[in-house]
Amino acid sequence: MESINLKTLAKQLNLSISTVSKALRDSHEISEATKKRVNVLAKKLNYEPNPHASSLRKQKSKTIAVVIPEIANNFFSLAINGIESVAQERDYHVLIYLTHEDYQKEVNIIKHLQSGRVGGVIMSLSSATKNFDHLHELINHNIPIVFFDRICHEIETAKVTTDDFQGGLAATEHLIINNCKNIAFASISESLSIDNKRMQGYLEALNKHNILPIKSNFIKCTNNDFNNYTKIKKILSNKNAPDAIFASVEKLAITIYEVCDELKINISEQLKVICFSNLSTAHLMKPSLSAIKQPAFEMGKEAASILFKHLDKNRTFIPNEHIILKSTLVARGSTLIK
Amino acid sequence: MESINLKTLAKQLNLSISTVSKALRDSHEISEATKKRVNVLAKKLNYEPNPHASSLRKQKSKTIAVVIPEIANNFFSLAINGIESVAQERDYHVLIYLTHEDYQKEVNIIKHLQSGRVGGVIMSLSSATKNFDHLHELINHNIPIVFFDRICHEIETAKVTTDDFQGGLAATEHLIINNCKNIAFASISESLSIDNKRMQGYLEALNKHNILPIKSNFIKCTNNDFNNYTKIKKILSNKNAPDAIFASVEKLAITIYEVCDELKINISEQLKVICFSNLSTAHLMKPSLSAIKQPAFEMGKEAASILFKHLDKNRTFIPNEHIILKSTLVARGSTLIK
DNA sequence: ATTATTTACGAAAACGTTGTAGTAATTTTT
DNA sequence: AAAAATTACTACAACGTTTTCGTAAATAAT
Repeated sequence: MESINLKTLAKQLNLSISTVSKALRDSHEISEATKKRVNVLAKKLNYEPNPHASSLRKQKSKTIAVVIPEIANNFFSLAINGIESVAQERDYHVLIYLTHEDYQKEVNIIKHLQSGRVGGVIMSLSSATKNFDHLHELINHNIPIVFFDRICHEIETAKVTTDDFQGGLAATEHLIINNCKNIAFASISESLSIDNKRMQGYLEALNKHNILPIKSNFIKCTNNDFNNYTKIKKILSNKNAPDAIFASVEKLAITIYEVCDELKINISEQLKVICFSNLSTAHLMKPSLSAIKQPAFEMGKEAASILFKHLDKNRTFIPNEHIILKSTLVARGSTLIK
Repeated sequence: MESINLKTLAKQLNLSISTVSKALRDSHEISEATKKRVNVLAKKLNYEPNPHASSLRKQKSKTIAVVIPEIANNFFSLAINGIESVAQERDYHVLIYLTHEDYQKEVNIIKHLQSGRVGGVIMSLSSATKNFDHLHELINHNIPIVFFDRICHEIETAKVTTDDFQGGLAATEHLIINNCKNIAFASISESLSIDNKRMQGYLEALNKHNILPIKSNFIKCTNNDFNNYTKIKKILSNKNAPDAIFASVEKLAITIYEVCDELKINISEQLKVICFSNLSTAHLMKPSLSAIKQPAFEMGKEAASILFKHLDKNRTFIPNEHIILKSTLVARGSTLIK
């Protein structure tokens, strides 16, 4: 009921509060004998230091914020898994904030974090974010940000991504090699780093194989599933519909599958599909989905490790650094001719 | 850089710290004129109150912990989505902790939370948890817990689940109606509330249709995917293999699909499969997966709403209450005869 | 005109921790 | 044997809020 704190311990041990505090923190000022006494009682009474008092006094907290667009998404939940795994190991705590791809929500969340609630932030940009003032301001408040996947080039800090250009290139070349002549590229935003890099890879592949990019083959989707569905349906109903789509993100591939279901389009025979994805059921789909698989868990781990390393050393500024992890192309039924 | 606090505001306005504090909290003790002055400056300087100081002084924080077994799981990530949505609305903050189905990790996490870091906890039990002392102790520290899905009957508080018994009954009856004679039940634990309830539904369905349960039809899986795979493979290789499996959780269904892939077992013709699942690709699988779909997002929302309601009113004890939401059976290819 | 009440503010004490500065007692150095 | 250094502790001030208690001045009631 009544929480037990340093005062309680001190009273029971006939010691001062400072002595108890120092004993618990294994200070050299305290004799081994008293340290033992203190630790024994602390364990016995299940003492847990008050994190608010500690954070207030030390002006920093062992807590970070993870700010991401959504969580019901295999990539992001795996990344959180990675972040949490190193947080648990290092005794850090993880706050989750979702922007739902909404710029204003992202701004509000970041603004709140100026309060000093967290020591640092790991984030992936919302697809709607084009202005980065809120992020600069946060950094001016000495709260470092590490980006992963959807990064912000404009801000000097650490960034963790996969080789998106290479992935886009590989995916597109894979389609070309499998005889596709009219390959479309579907993206969810025009500003996101991942969309741009993957598109550059797509363009490079076309260029390498002397294929001229066609304007109508850039399928500009948004965050609205329904609109994406109708847009894709319209495109696939067309007489000169593409014979392959390289989708920048998983959800678009799912929509494509759904459209093909409705239009009775045979994926792989009439239309090949590949996308960046971490779907755990990609190999069980009909047809199994070819994908560029990102090391999402490792990306989270890496981003968290970098952040914690700096926080532990009280380094509030993180110099530019770009960690690029490898993603792997897994060719499956959706891009192969039977 | 230098964070702005009440003292800064007070100095610039020639007011006392208390006055500024009260003005910001819209106290009746302060004149409208000064309130306006204070608020204008606060907004201008982007003042964000220090949450640690506030939490320390008020002895409570607008933060909750979500303790779940894993996050790379559609059900749990949807539930978090629901929790976060009402947290954002109510200005609460959400800490995430993963137990990875490990009892000791769960104990450690809960023990830490006695520190008062959070005002309350929303949780789903680890499959390895059979002793609840740590939970009782947390509640003795006046930190309320609301359970969802994998609940603890032994503790008096609010619990949010779906109608697991009904779901198990419906799933099993669905298989019986589709001509299955030898239905197995696959679970991941022997202690989890969900496994028990769903099994009771399974048994009730068998009983209702005068089918005697067979011991070999209880497939007791664990958290180890590889072991589950070999166990299921062995069972399905048997001469009197079941003609249907009702899996308690999604991951088991995926393993079943994989085994059938290897053994060239035609799902739906030779073996019907149904499970509790929130897979977003269930309808795109081969064959499409019949599932009991839980309202995961709503469950999260409901659990969070109950907790926040009590926290807002400083009610640290939550009386027994069992909210049961409806899940829906979606019949698809894996249980239908072509 | 005196007393009572209200209005609008300020002083100061918490909340539980950490860290600096101080101090007796003991030990080491000269 | 005196001076210096070390050991093992304690007192106390901070961190930024919130809140209780005062208190002058203005207003209202007698």
